[in-house]
Amino acid sequence: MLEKTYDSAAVEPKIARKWDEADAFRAGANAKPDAETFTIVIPPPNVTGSLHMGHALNNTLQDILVRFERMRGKDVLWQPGMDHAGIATQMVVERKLMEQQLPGRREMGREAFIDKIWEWKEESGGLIFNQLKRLGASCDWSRERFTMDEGLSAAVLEVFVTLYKEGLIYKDKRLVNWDPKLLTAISDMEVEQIEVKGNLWHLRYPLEEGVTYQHPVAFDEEGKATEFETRDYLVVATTRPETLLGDTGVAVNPEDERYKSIVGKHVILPIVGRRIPIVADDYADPTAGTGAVKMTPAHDFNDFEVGKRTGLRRINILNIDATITIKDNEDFLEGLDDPEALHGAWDELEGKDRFEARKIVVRIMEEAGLLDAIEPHKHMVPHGDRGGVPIEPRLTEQWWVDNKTLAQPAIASVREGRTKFVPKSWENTYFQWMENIQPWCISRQLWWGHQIPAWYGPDGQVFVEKTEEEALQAAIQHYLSHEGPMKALVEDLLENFKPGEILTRDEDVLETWFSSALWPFSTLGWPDQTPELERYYPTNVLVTGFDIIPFWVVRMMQMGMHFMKDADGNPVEPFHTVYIHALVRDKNGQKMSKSKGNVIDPLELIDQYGADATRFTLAAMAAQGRDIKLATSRVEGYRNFVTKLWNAARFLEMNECFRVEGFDPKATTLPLNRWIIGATARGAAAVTKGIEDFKFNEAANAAYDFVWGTFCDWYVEFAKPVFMGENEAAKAETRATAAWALDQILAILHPFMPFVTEELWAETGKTGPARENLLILGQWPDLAGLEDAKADAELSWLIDVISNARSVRSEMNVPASAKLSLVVVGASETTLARLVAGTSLITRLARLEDITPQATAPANSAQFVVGEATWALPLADFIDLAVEKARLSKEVDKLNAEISQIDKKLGNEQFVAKAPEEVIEEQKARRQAAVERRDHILEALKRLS
RNA sequence: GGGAGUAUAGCUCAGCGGGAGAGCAUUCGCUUCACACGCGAAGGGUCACAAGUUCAAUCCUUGUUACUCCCA
Repeated sequence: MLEKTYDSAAVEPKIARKWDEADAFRAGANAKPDAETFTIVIPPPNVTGSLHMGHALNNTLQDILVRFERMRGKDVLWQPGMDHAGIATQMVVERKLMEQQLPGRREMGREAFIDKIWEWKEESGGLIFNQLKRLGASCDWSRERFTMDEGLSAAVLEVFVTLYKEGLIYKDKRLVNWDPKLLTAISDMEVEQIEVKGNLWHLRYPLEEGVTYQHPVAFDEEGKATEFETRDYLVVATTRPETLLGDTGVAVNPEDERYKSIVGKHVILPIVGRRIPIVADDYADPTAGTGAVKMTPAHDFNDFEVGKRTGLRRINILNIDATITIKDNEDFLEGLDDPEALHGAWDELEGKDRFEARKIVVRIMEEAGLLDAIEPHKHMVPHGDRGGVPIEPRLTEQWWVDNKTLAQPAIASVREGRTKFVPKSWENTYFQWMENIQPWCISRQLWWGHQIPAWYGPDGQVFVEKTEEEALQAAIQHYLSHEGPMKALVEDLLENFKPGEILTRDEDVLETWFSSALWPFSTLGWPDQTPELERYYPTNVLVTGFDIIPFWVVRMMQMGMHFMKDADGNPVEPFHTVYIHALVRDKNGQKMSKSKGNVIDPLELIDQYGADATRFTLAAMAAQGRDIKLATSRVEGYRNFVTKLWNAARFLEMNECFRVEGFDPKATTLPLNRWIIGATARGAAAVTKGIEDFKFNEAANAAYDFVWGTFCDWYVEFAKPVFMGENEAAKAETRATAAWALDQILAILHPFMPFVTEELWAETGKTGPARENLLILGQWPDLAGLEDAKADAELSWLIDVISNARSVRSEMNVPASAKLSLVVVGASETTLARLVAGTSLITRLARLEDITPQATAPANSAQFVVGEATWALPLADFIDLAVEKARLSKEVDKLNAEISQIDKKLGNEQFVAKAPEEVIEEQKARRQAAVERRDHILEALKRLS
């Protein structure tokens, strides 16, 4: 006997163990012979990660697809794995060392630190997998991969070396986003623009000796200058005054009348004393600030470009940690004549943090009378998304991927429909991103990650090979074949060769996304040509959030199409469908974040409501193209659904609805059973279509409506009198049908609610023929051809009569306990025939005494119309004539409104001429039905007065 | 500044060129022999605003307003 309520906390671990013991998640489990494959690679969570709502949604949707296809008999692989998460992991372990007051990473050195990270990974990494298992994710855990494991590292080496030799990876000195906290370059995508309240400081830059210009100070109504003053200085506006130290020019717009006369002249840079030119460039916006912009080409992306166009010097004035370096900075000192007078200021600034230096620069300028104005200013400041501090553009040598070249096949694939986004609107975003793609900076000044396979010779010559051995061979060959001092040096070194003497390895590692870009094929064994690679690549669908389209999706497409080729050498996409799901927000539509305190922890939901309710909620709310605003009341509602299902099964169990060997739904005879069988088929088809179309909400709602609204609310109620009756044949058929229908229900709900359905599958398996398999390895219902229109019509008539009778009772305030007689007037043969079998059901569900056909309705009756017949409830004791009249009149009004609306349409010649025939017919039919119904009610009304 | 999206019941959201829907919430009634995490019933919407296309617009087009997101 089943318990009264379902105890998810007790059942879930038990079911998880069963799946595990049956090896049910293994690739190919339940596959039919010659089955097609269905492959999904999991978006690898960070090794440092823990489950949040986004993961819960992402993995629920994948698991629904995977369980669905597994039940359909496909050869399913859901490939799990984790990402080594370079910066994040390094930060976690560094923090841990600090907490334990152990030596920092620099003290312990690279090798020891990396060992520490591996240690940490073994102990506390991958927590998220246990959490995913609690959610029910049926990944093939035996195939778990890690972006730093041996095989994936081999894939990284192969890709890096190949792309380098093809010229698609190169080293370049450019401005990069530099994180002064983490001391590494980061990619554009890791930069977050955050609005900051700052100031716009207006600074005076004196023009060099003898130079002046006329600056407008008053204007007429049309904005024309009417008065000028003679100035021997320029005013520039800046949000970062400390960068003044690295200024090498001032830019004005070539069309700007104010400054035309001084283009090509010079200013003397305050504090520094450098003579720097005034240049003309379109970048300067005459309407912004003062129209004159200070240029710091080594510390600003725009200035860098302007500087390139106008030939300005680049002077770096910041250390890697964004402290000021000028005193021993050759770059800075070059070109300065006699700076002694300024040494005081330099001493003060040297070594100061950039924000400290900002204050000092402002103070010095103010003291010198060169601070014109301070204007409060809100602006966007780029921040590193990991370190959380403002980034500094910094001129460094880094490794780059030629993204533009790799993007072309990936763009074509989407254009030509070989890769589809669902919903399609994301394709726009994709194109927008791909067509403006920038070179991708892949080197990071970190220790945790794939170290770049590049070695440098004594003269800095670079050798990129998969191993040091190969690099050394390449180096020797290179040096010995070129005459010159290097040849002698290398020959000499080779005499007493010690490793490391000729070559030194590049210290940098690759950014995390580089290895995840290879995920769809590296996890299958590439670069080895494994059977898995052959069988499961390309994958079928990628399920992910839109926020990582540029980080991950496009890069997988680029790499996949570059490295994976079919027999004819054509690129093979890593997947053909990209399903982009929503962001999970809180119930007010706010992004969940720790700082706002509005985070809903999926594990707490699972604890409180169960994994099934949590999953079902996410699926039911996953409408395409819309964010999910999650309220726990919804989860509670679906928890109730789980209980409802449980109790329906419990009811069937109590009534001995056991499965029958060889039950054939087509052979049933009772309309009740033929109807529920057809309805089950429709329900299953709707769920199937929903999942196939990635409309998870439609699938979930179809299942919910059918199970609760049809099976529980009507079928089970109809079955009760049968179970309590004397007709043994009817009882047997209904029991068998009910058991069959529950089996189908468990199957169609399984992808959404795997635990409770698996548990009920086991419980219901205790009677009747033995189950062949766990439900996870069961069969997806394919029930086409089981519908019976006659049974459907009969049952919907029954439901109609009962609903109407209930409604009238309720509206007339008839006490629930009162049992009434129902009179049917004007009943056709069909109705009378239906009543033979239906009377017991109607009386039971509408709480009636009996039903009798009569020629006329009794006086003081409440009446309703179903089909051709009028039904009357004699309510002598309860009826309030006025209330009943009002109720019927209201319905007449409604029908009249509908009729006149249709008449208006049908009276319109244009409509009759142009509308399709079936639309006109439909309107006529609707009018007919409304008129008949109205007339019946009018008659009923007449009888009342 | 550029781009995208959204606007439908109190809330959260489906839907759709031809009859306005669900869940939750609300109200009323119910110890109806699975389930109160339940059963039955009810109320509630100018489908943001304006114009256009159409025989017909909540739906298509354009504009406006508001909100959200992405990029700069």
